[in-house]
Amino acid sequence: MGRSPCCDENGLKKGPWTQEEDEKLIDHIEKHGHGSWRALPKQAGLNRCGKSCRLRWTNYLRPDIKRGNFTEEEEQTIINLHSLLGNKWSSIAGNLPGRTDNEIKNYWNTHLRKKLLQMGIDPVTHRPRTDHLNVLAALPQLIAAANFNSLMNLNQNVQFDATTLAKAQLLHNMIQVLSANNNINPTMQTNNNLFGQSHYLENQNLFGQSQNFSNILEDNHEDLMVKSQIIDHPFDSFSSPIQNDVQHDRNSLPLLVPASPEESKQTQVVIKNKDMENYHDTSNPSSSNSTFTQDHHQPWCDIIDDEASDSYWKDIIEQTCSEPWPFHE
DNA sequence: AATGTATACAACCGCCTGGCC
DNA sequence: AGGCCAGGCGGTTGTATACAT
Repeated sequence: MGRSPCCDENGLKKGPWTQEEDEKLIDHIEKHGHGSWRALPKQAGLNRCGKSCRLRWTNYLRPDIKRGNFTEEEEQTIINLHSLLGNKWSSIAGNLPGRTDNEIKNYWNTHLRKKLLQMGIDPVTHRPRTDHLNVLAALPQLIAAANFNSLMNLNQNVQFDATTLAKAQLLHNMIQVLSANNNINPTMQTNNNLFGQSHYLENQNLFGQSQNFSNILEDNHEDLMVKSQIIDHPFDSFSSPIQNDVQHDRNSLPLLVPASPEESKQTQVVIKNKDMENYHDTSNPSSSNSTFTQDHHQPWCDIIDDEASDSYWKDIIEQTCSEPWPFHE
């Protein structure tokens, strides 16, 4: 169709808004509503295009906009939803009242993306980064980030040391990378599809908080239907959602969660989402509309101790395992 | 103190979609 | 059916500020 840009008229102001312009825009919208955005600038006495006015209003001036730093809970929500939806900023914003898609997008690009990279997690796939050097090099930053996070964390629900979590996450990542490289882990193959990312869906939390995102998604997305029976139990942070349809063979990655049966509550998630179709691994027919279950959790620290023959790895593992584990009582 | 560089985020650009005629 | 328009969306850019040298 070839429509022309709305802002190509000569003489219209661009760039940062002045306080006077803001006041004019707010005053006009409070009195008359925005009506037609194209007609608004003239009516409000603004030398701007309608689109610029709309963006200024929706991203900055709207009275219900929440200003200030993102909370850790908001961060976690963004990370979880991004793992499910990708760069669907408006959909993500729909789950964060008072936050705009633009703000979330900026925050992702400037903060969260780097945070994930530092932790050895690919911010696009939300899987561990696949080059070993990066994973190993991430250790100092990872621990530093975790310590920082510990300092910043005011959430009283956090029951254990964030450094321990960071170490556990790193080790988990490394093992996954090794397993993937050996190309003998069916779980990793499955992880290439949507559901490999949905470990966030089931309480995946980099910072040790728990959250049921299935409910959020179900409640807030018209195009997203997530039926979940997830029972909220904290610190399933490292569990993979795709474990139990696949026999737990010795090459699959054990779970970083408690082994006690009473804590291993069945999880069943059915996802049908047009946004998610992009994530489906077309080579996997089951991924287009899938049900997966989880009812088996196994602490992997013990198993690793038996299987790690290399002394270097054993040292790391032993050091990590000597720390209190993030297993709640 | 001056300059260079990195970071954060507001704002813009261009494309897409859906509604209306 | 096709053109036009308004609004939405995601990617990118521009600019102010912070920090390093």
